[in-house]
Amino acid sequence: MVEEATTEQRILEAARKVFTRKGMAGARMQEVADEAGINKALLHYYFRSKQQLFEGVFKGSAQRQLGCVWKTLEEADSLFPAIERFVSTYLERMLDEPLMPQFIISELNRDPNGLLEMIDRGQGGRSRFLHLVEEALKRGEIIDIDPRELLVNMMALCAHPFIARPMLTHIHGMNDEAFRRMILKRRRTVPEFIIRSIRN
Amino acid sequence: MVEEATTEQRILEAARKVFTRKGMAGARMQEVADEAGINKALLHYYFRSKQQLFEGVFKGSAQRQLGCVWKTLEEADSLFPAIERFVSTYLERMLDEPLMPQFIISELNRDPNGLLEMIDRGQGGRSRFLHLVEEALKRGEIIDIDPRELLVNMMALCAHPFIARPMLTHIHGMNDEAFRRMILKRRRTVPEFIIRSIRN
DNA sequence: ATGGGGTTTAACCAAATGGTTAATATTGCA
DNA sequence: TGCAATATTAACCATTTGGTTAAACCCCAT
Repeated sequence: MVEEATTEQRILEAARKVFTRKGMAGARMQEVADEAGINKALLHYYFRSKQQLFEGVFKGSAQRQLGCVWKTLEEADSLFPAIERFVSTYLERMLDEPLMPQFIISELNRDPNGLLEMIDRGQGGRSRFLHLVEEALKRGEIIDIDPRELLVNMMALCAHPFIARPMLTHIHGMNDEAFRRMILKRRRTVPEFIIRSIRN
Repeated sequence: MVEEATTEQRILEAARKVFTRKGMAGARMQEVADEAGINKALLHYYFRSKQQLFEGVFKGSAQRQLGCVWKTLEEADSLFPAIERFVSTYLERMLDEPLMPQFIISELNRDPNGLLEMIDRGQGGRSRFLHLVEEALKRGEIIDIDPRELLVNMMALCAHPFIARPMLTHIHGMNDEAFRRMILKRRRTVPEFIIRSIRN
C-alpha cells in the first residue's frame, strides 16, 4: 500500500523548493500552494503566516543538514581524520540538497537575528576542532596556524562550489553531471589540499 | 567649492545600498527613493523600471569590482605571484564593498541568464591562469593538480568569508573590526596556504 | 521678463500579495 | 446513522508595490 504524504508534509516540501529557489522575499504563497497542489487558504490553515512557514522549513532542513556535519568534529579523536570526515560528510550532505547552502547564507544575510541561534548548535563541534588543532600542534604534526582560520578555510572549500554553483558551472562550462563529478572528486582532493598545506 | 553629487549618482548609490542589503526581490523602490532623498516618481524619471535600475547598479558595481581582479591574472607571468596578487587584490577590493560578493552570488542564483554574460569578461584571466599552472607544472614547481579545481579553491578562500560573514562573525564572536583584521591577515595567509599545498 | 527645456513633486492607479471569512466537504467515532 | 471535529475551498479584503500623470519648479538663453 502506498502511504500518501500528509498535506502538511506536501506543504513543507513545496515550501522548501520555492523558498530555496526564490528566497524568502521572492517566494510567493500562491506559488507554494500551487506546488503543493492545494488552495492558498489551506496553506494559511496549516501555517498561519509566511514567516511561520519559513521557520518551519528552515529549522527542519537546515538543522538536519548541518547537525551531522558538526557531529563529525565532535566524534573525531585526531585532526587529520577529522578533516577528512568533515569534508566528505559536508559534500555528501549538500549533494542531497544543493540549494541549501546558498539558501542559508542568503537568509542569514537578510536577517542575522533569530536564525543565528540555530548555528550555535555547532559550538560543540567548533571547540572540539580547536582542541584537535592544538593537540596536533603540540605533537608537531602541523605548522603553526590559527585554528579559527583553518576552520574558515575548510568551510570555504566545502561550501563555495555549491554557493557559487551558477558562476562556476558557467565559467568552466560544466553541466549538472560534471558538477556532481567535481564534488565527488573533491571529497578526496579537498582534504589532501588542506592537509598538505598544514602538515609539518 | 563642493561639487554636489548629481541626482543620478545619488540614486545609483542609494540603489546599490538597498539592493545589496535586501536583494532584488526584497528591495523596495520607495526605500531607494528615501535613501536617495528624492521622490519615487523621480526614480522612475531616471530609471524607467526596477529591472532597469537593477541593471544600472549591478553592471557598474560588479564589473568594476571583478574587472581588476581578473586583470591580475592576465598581467601575471608566473604562477605564485599570480596567486599572491589575485588574492590580495580580491580581498582589498571586497573590503571596499563587503556586500558585493553575496549580492552577486545571490542574484546569480535567482536569475542565471542575463547576468552570466558579464562573468565572461573574466575568460581571459581564466585561460591565462590555466596556462600559468601548466607551465609551472612543466617546470616541476608544483604537484599535479587540476588547474580548474585550483581556481575554484582560490575563489572559495577569497570570497567565502564575505559571503558567509554573518555566520563566521557569529561563530567566532567577531565584531566588524575583528573581521576586517582577519581579512587583512588573509592577504598573506591565504596565498601561503595555497602555495604550500601545491608546491613540489 | 519670459518662454522653453529639463527636473521634481503630489496625487493617483492597477496589479499583486499576504491574509481572512464563511460556507462546504470529509472523516472519525458514539 | 448522526454528529462533531477536522480539512478544504471559493470569494473576499486591506495593504503594499511598481508604475503613471499632470502640474509645478528651476534655470538660463534670448
